[in-house]
Amino acid sequence: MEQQKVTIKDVADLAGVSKSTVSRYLNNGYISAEKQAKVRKAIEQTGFQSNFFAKRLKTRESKLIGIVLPRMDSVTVGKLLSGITRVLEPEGYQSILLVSQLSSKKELESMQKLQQQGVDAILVDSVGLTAEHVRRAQEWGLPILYTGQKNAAVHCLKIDDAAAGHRMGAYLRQMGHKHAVFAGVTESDEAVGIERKEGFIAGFCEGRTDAKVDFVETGFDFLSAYNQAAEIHKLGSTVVVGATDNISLGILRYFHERGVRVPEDISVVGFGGYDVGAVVYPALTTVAFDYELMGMKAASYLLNILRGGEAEMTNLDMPLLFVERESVQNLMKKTLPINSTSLPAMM
Amino acid sequence: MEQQKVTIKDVADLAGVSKSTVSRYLNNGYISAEKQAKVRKAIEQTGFQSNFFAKRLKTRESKLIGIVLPRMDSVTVGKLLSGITRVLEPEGYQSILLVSQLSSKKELESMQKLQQQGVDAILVDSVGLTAEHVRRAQEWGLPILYTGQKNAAVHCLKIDDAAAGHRMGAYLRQMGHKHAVFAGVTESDEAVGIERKEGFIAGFCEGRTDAKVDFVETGFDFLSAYNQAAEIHKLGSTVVVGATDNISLGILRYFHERGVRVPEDISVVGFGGYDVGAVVYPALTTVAFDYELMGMKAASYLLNILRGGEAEMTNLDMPLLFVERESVQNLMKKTLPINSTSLPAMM
DNA sequence: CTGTTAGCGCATTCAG
DNA sequence: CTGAATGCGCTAACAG
Repeated sequence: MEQQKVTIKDVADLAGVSKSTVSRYLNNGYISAEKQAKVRKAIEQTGFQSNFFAKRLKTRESKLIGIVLPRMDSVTVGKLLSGITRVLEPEGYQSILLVSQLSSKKELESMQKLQQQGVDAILVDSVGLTAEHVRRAQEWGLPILYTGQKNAAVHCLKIDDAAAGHRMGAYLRQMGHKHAVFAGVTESDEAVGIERKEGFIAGFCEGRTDAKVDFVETGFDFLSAYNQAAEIHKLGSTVVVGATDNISLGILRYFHERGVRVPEDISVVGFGGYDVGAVVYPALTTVAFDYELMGMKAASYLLNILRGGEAEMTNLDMPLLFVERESVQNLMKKTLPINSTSLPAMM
Repeated sequence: MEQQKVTIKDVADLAGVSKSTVSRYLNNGYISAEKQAKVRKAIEQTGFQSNFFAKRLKTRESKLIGIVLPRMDSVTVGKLLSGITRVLEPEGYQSILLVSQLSSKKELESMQKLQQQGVDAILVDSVGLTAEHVRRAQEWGLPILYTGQKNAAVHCLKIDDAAAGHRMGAYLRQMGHKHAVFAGVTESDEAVGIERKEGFIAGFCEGRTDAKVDFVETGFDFLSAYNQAAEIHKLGSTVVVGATDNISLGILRYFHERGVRVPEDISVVGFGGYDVGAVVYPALTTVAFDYELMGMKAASYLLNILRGGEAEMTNLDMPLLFVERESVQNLMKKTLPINSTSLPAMM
């Protein structure tokens, strides 16, 4: 139980120099080659490790980035974290994680804790930006970046849900579909619940009046989607659009059980580009988001400010990737030439 | 940019008391109701927040738990973290995360960083326990718990892979299968690559000599499993056992493409109990592990030691849950009465 | 109950 | 280049 016994003073004594000299050695200060060797040796012998807290108390830098996540056990969050870590780690920064449990209130509380804790910056994968979120971004003296939701008053990094929805809508329109059911989540999630849906409707109906989109609300998980599937099916559309791939997967399962063939009898599409979408049958046509890239961009942004750079986001548009697979039937007489498998979407 | 300007002294001055009184107020020390009110007011007015580092420098406690994970973007890791957070958070502890990228060496490096950083305890979801891991657990003055792998010399928390394998083997034996292909991962992963497989073979062959198990190596992902599927199929077994559900999913996809019916033509099972296993068709029969529970247990263990409790693990056996779904055919003449859907496995 | 007095371990002036 | 001195902000004896 002898954790942090040896201090900079012990090293100094052993090396026969002053504490300041050791400190200089540690921080690239000027020091003669001779003493340098002595100090190095003393450090090795004692196994000295500088005290993190004492150091931070002086330097006012923690090398810690606070991250607030809505939940831990989700594929998207995992990818996001993966991206963040990838750029933060090489720079000597570490992340400290807090979970908001999809609550905007807990989100704020977590930010408070992190700030008090002295993190150098905060990244929040938000479920809803309030006035308080904005206030903090402005008043607190540290860089804050929000992802997942958008608000003009603060710095955000977000998938362009409207564009994603629009793209999918346009695709289905080109495939000759006229009646879709959008299986989506609550509108309290502005990004997924509203933007994505509205975008879809716009893209789907664009330039015609004979298109129709019905809406059925589900949760984010397989099961709640599965449970709504009967109602969705009753609507008699030619395609059902899951607001997330998980929703689509639940619906696919239902159709399978009922002997409804996809895409022969009905088409199904999703959003997200989860890996599993490729192994189910039929493989799911979807708009894929690169959450890992998003994590990397977010971390880079923060790092840039921390280095004294300006807070401007040069390119915070997240690219979309349309992934055409097997779950959509082409209703047009003559098959349109569609660029196959996956085409980068520039919006 | 006025982050941490107000100190305990400012509060003291404003309230007309001494710094110690304020400190006592903050730490549940005795203080008169009168001054208590004054201090509270002063704190509100100034918006005082105690300096994390100064506090920790004194108390020698960080309230930080270091966590080393093999990767971030995996379902199991997500669940694990979810469980850890659930018990740590209410106790005022926070987690700081490092990623080992499946490298035992990086694992050690990460532990080093965390220790130097002054975390109160370390949790490592290890990919392989070396002598150095053992040494640290003994010599470092802080609680260390390893999960994912086992070593008698240190405290570990692990799924009983041998038991899980055995259980699956026994089940398939009872279902009348005599020839299985085990699609597994490299043996460098002792837990999954060896224990799980050996356990399966033992359970499958138990009490008979006409059973046969072939082995084909794959990676952990859908694709590598999918790529090995042809070879696996050629072996002509009645059942293929994926070392993880992901592997099984990749194989299921291959069979679907080839028109091989599951379970009519061949049975497929997995390990893990991932949610998606329930929505694919046929739904995958599997042995489920409760990683979230594992995370909770791990955190509780650490917390217990931190509170001065002894380092004994009262119950660190992780329960197994056998999930019988649709992907296995019963080859016996008369259908055996099997306790349906899912039965808790006491091993 | 409360104020005074000491440091925690380190980085950083400031004189040498 | 180097050592002595100072204090970061806070808690913990210590005497009132």
